[in-house]
Amino acid sequence: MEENKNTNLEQGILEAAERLFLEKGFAMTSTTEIAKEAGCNQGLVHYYYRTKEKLFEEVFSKKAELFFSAFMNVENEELPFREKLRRVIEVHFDMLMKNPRLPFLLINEFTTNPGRVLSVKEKIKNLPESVLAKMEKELKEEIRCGRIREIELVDLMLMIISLNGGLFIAKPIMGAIMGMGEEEWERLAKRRRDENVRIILQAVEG
Amino acid sequence: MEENKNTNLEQGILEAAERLFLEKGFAMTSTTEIAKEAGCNQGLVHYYYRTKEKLFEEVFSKKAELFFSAFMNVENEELPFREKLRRVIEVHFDMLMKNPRLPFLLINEFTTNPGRVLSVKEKIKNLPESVLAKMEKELKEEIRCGRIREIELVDLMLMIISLNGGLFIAKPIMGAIMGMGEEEWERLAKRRRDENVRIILQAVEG
DNA sequence: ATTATCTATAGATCTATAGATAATGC
DNA sequence: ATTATCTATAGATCTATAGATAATGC
Repeated sequence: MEENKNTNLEQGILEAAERLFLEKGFAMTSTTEIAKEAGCNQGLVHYYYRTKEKLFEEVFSKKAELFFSAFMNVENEELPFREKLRRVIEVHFDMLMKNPRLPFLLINEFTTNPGRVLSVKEKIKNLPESVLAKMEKELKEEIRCGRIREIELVDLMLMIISLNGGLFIAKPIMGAIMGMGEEEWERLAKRRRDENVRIILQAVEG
Repeated sequence: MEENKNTNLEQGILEAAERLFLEKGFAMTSTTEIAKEAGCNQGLVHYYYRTKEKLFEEVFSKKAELFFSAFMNVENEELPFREKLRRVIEVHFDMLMKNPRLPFLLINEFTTNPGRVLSVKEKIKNLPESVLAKMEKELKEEIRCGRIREIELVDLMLMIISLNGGLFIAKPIMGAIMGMGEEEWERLAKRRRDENVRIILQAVEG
């Protein structure tokens, strides 16, 4: 309990920050607000994390890693290419369902402050290095054997991320413009999970 | 020249605001910055547009309309469904090529401030009302005749927007994570234009 | 003693407006 | 006279820190 109490607020601030950064992005979230959400005074936010930037980076790098985790996790499973591809899409989609604001956070911060991102790159170097290389190799092999059509890895990943991410990114837009409600969106999401798999599998076929 | 001089700064401020809002979004752009970019003092921004919000809305509603214009423009052309669909995708894509920051602006503002968006809805009501209904009717007819598979209009539009928009949205991310440069991105974009058409046409087939 | 928490505040913005001055249209 | 432009500033943040006080670990 003491140990708990010790890390209590430090952790609480981190979690409050996570919620708010995901909701509104870096620029529109103030440390005052984070403190209020965490139930402490504003000074404490800086006591534990020194600057808003440092606090943000702690949240952000975890989230960025999470976004790409689907690709890394499935890559280690032993499955035929087509099944592996299906799994990647599904795992990625399910992760987004649990973290629906994640695409927004990534887009917002990579777009408005690419500089802040450089430090994050270090933490997700696993992806670019080992995993991407392995995926590329597998993809090339499939193409060589004529089991799928000629396609670049970056094109494939972009398709997955665009189709999966688009659903979550467009949610507020569809809500505002077409007046789409939560229930209707849920039904749409349910359809899209299978459809995205289908579309991508179809798209890599000869 | 006088007339020009008259609207000169008013227009100049609007254009400066447009550039900056597209670059950094509403929250991260200050009226001081807009004034500097427009080459006048900060007071003038408020003289012409009263509040930052009003100035933003002027920019935003134009841009939101532009984003959906592809759907409206092509809808009026007389073409068989499949050709019309191809045209929509291509016209939408080409518009994004000319306005690469547009998807970011829409996402950012619809997500962080859905309230501000309500006033915009008025201005793009053309889409929801006449055009969407017409598209829906055509789509239903194609399905009824068995020329394409069963699909909802919203699914189709989401696919188009996700695939086309994703390329532009992911640009800074790919730049930061994979170190993708401008030239490489251009080549990718060239491929994606045709691929997106192909994928979507394939996806609506039986 | 050390660490956690709070209060108070300096210094940097930033938005919006008031009031002065210059330019333009009758 | 009216409209455009500038300067100056009030008032509201917001971040980061300093210094006081309370809690905890020896």
